[in-house]
Amino acid sequence: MSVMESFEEEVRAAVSAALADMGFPDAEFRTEVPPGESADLAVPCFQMSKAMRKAPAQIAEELASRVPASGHISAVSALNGYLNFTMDGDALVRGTMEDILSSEGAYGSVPANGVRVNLEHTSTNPTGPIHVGRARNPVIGDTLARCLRMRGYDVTTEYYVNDVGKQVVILTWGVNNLDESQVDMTEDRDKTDHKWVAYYRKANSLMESDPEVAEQISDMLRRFEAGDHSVIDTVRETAEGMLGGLKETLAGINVVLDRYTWESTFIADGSARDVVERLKRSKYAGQEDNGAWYLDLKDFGIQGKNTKFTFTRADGTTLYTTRDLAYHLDKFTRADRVIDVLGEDQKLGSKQLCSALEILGCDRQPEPMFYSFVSLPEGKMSTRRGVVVYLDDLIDEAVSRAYEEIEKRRTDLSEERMREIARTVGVGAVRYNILRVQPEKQLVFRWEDALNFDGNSGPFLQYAHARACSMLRKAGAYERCTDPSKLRDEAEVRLAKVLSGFPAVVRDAAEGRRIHLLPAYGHELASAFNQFYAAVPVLGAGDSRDARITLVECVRDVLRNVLQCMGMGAPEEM
RNA sequence: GGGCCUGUGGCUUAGCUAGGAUAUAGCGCUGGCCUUCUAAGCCAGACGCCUCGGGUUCGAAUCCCGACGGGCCCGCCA
Repeated sequence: MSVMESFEEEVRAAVSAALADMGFPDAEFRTEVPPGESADLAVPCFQMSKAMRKAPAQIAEELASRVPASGHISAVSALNGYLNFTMDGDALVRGTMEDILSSEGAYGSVPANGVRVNLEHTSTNPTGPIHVGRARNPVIGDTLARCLRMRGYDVTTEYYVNDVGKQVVILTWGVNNLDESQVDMTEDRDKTDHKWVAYYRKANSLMESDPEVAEQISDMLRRFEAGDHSVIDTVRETAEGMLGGLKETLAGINVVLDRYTWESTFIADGSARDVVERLKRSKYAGQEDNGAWYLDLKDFGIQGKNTKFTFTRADGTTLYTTRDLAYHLDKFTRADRVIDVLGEDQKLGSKQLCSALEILGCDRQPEPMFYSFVSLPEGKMSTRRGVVVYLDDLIDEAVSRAYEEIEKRRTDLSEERMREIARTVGVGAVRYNILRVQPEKQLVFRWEDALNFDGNSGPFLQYAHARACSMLRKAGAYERCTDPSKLRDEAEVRLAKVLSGFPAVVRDAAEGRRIHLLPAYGHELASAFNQFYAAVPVLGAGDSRDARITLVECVRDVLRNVLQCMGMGAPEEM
């Protein structure tokens, strides 16, 4: 348990005892971190006011008089209906530093809990490169996976590949029937996703203008549905080729998934068919005159005309959603908890999926996490229309921007080293920018925001880390020292407090799926460190030298962990 | 038409689940700081009818109702 957590426990115990003393042993209360520097922890006394028939301010006063300052509690006071606790500064500074040092780089992590989590994310259609509109998905998913792992979960990340359906058949037709001279190759990037999207666009437009092409594609689709392996395999190969490009992009932003599951497997192994048979037998099932099957979900909290959830076509073939059901049943055999990171357009579908799972007798539900799409100032992005900013282009732009910055301030580094740092910083800036905003808020993509390297940005955190590393390099020999009497400056105590908050941030980010807490915390830590850096000398500090260097070491460790949680590199110089 | 999400200084944003202490931070703006360890930094300052209107409450950015603006969805598509 961290110092802050044990302090909170101590406060809770003391308040419980005082409440029992006043004759209210069952009174409920919670703790919160008060604003400003007034105190370290507060208990609001408003909720208990009614039951106790006393004014909050009076309750706070009475409690304050009954809670002695002891252990880690150095001061107790009542103010405006709050009971305020101050933690013994020395204990906090020493305890936090010792926690960090003794965990040997794993500060913030907790031991394995044995819970298997399956986290599906990204899962974009393999018909074109990943664009910024959907780039939140891999970044959110990967970051959540990292947080959950720190919290002891056994996480498997998974990409569900759509190798079934019209879009991917159109792509396959294009790649196999058009040659380079026929397509509008605007991309010069040597990656399958960027090359093939030109074929996809051309195939789409030909399908609309040329009836013969439309017929060929329809024919392919029919053969696909009928189980013609020559078609199915070609489509799969095309999707695999496209996916290769997407994987490269993802690896470029430090996202590597553990597993790829192909939609077609649920047709091939008969499990989608199984789902159909089981659903048909449920009391919610019905059949249209033409033979299509559906579930009526009006008893499942689904409103209006969305209660009809169709699970077969008229000809009896399965639909995307049917296969997704088979997929989720499969996931539940492999994991205790299933998390899906989805675009907000999937909200209704996800709800229907949950209802259908319940009908199938599945006692668990996937936990969806939704994000809003990123749009351009001129509107929605579209691969087919070519109105897009590709993630690859954003990354390249960010990396070259970072390179310019390094070139400006460093003359001592090799070309190769500068490129390496630029990569780390550019990618970090992109990830940070996506993470700093709550997923459900809609976002308009603007280059000047995406390439911001100052203030609340990825490079700000990375810079603080590089600065800490640089100081430690120059420090030479020192003895670790956690003696609080050597760290009496306001900036030092403040910095230690911020450090002490990290475990709780990881906990809240992982358990509450509120990963935007990470960038906020990282910024707060980097900022506290920069203030400390400006306020006191470290290397030439005389008596406090060892203690301050040790504090810098702690900051470096925690910054590295925050960055790692967000999937950002921690450069040792920049 | 119905459903879900969202609206906080010029711009971006935290806080909203569990209503309470002077509403968080960044960009931009004004002014200062590189002979202490990386100025991608630090310090100081200006900038807020928390979209609007009602309601609940001792108290509302936060809860409820209703407008209005933005997003998404309502396929036998994926």
